[in-house]
Amino acid sequence: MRWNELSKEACPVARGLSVVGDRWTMLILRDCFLGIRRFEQFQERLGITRHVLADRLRKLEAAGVLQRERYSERPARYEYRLTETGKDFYPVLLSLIGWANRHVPSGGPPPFELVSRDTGERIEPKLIDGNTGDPVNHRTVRALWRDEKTA
Amino acid sequence: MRWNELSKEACPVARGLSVVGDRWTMLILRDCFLGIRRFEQFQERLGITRHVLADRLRKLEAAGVLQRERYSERPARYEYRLTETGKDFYPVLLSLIGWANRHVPSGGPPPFELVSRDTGERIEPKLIDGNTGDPVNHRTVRALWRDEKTA
DNA sequence: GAAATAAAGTTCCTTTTTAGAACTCACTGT
DNA sequence: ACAGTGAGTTCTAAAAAGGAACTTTATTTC
Repeated sequence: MRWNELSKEACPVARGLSVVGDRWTMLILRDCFLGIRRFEQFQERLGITRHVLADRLRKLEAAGVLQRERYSERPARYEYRLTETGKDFYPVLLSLIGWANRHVPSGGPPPFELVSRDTGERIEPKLIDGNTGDPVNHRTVRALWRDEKTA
Repeated sequence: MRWNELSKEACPVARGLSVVGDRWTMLILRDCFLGIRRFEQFQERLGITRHVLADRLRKLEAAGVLQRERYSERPARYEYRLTETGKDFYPVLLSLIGWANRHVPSGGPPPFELVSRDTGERIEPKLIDGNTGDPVNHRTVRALWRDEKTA
């Protein structure tokens, strides 16, 4: 299978990854959440090649994750902002951050920590079932197949 | 920057992605959670080339996400199972599934749904702060920088 | 007991993607 | 007029992925 055929898959993991699953894309989104909006800033912070950056920004815009906004007429200059779809990606990043902090050894202290905007207290993201409040993990959840074709 | 220099970054997003952030890796993990354990099965379900699959399995093992277990002596045959580190990745996949279901249009009904092992009821994963129980998202959480160097 | 099948890779070659650097284009400020 | 800024594009080389065939150690079928 080719990577770009992924978006046609029925599985939500595959569809999600067809948007954010290639190299750099999630790092671009991380920077968006840290307030980065402009091409030069992304490029400098990430060390990504300009070529690839332009491509990823285009794709994220096409997917409705980022929105391109003109911030200067003449010369026309654009910046990139998270759409609601993009902002809704935050929980995925937070889950990933949690996992990495628990399991991928770091070379030093993390450059930022997550605090409540409200109280300033450190937060510890945790996944629960919105209906029951029970914790959700591989022990409590089961994948129920709809039809037996592979996902 | 080169992709393989990512693991040296201090940012947990970068470190996490240094393990799971390339093409195919998260799809392999998805299949692991669906019970797949063997090379041939991964290869057939994913349509990944054998070459790349072997490489990814090796890397996941090296990262402590999968464990290689001999299931046949003579001929020596191995299968791959999630370690505790691997199992703990489940919330990341669930978050991604939620996002994709909300925002990436699908070509049909999803091939599986997530139910409680306990009650059989559909579950709706939601991220909260483990300390306060408050919902966690881009509006309620702030990244607090430790030092101002880029992440 | 020879031939086909199986499972987990490896090898080889081609195509696609990424890295790295330089260049363009439309201005602005000095 | 000349350097600088910002968002890209273009070019070439290197790295990674796709695709198919091959290897190795057995087991099953004719």
